[in-house]
Amino acid sequence: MKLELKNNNLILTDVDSFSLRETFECGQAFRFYREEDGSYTPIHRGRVINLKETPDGVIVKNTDMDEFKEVWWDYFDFSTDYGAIKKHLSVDPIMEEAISYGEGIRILKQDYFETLISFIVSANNQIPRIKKIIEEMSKKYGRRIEVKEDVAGSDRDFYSFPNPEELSLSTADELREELRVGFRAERIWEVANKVRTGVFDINSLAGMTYEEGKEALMTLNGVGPKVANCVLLFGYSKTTAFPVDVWVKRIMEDLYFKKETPNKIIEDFGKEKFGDLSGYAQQYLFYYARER
DNA sequence: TGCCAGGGGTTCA
DNA sequence: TGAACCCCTGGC
Repeated sequence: MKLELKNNNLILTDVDSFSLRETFECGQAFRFYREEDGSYTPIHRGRVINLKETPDGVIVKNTDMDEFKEVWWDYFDFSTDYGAIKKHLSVDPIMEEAISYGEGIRILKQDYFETLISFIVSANNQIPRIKKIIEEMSKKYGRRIEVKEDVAGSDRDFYSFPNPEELSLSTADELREELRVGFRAERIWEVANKVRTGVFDINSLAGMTYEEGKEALMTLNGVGPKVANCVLLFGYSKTTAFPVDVWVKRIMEDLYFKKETPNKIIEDFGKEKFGDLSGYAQQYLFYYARER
């Protein structure tokens, strides 16, 4: 993976294991738009860029070399060798097949607080509605982001995801009535305020082991095993996490267990089998389950 | 048009 | 272990 400036365009070349579609559509992120020209527009840490795949590489708009290196390089996990990970996981023939469907998946490193709230919203919910709620939440409580460069001809406004202070200005009633989050309203408000006041130290999880982090997260109302695993994987890059959602459950039962199996058994089996690469394996399986 | 199931789970009994 | 949960969408 190389970053170059060509004809006044920022462009990623020697692209290795990176597909925009596979990376954004594998269920880990909610804050992106797929544009009509096939390009993608993610929002992260109060910034917006647009990425478009071309035969010459991936063209990146609305950023510069410094910002890309500082903010986006890490977000896309470009320092990790996915070729080695895929090779390792492919000793399992089932995984080899799953990986062939999503060779270009990368696990994003997203903001802790945003990831936490987003996956609380995701509980017993569907992706289009989750995306809509997160977008409305950002619009109402976040800040508007100035876009310098034309982003794929789009004229929409962009908003940063609210920080704990901003989201704490809400009330549970407001979240329920205006954002239509239903029974998740109290959970969201409560967690936002626990983070704001420091009752829950969200940064400290980065220095914890996977097990410690999971235990800490699950003390929060609205965070069960699935949500905790997602937050640890997509926020804190704890790749021993193996989130079991309905899709992973389905495909694991189909391919490995050959019968109905409790989520806990599936999660333990995945962690045992894939070890430090569990999170990657889970993403390949999730994408495979939805695409096959 | 109207009813019903089900959805990237979690909680409470 | 099992039902309820806000709300929305798609299928009949």
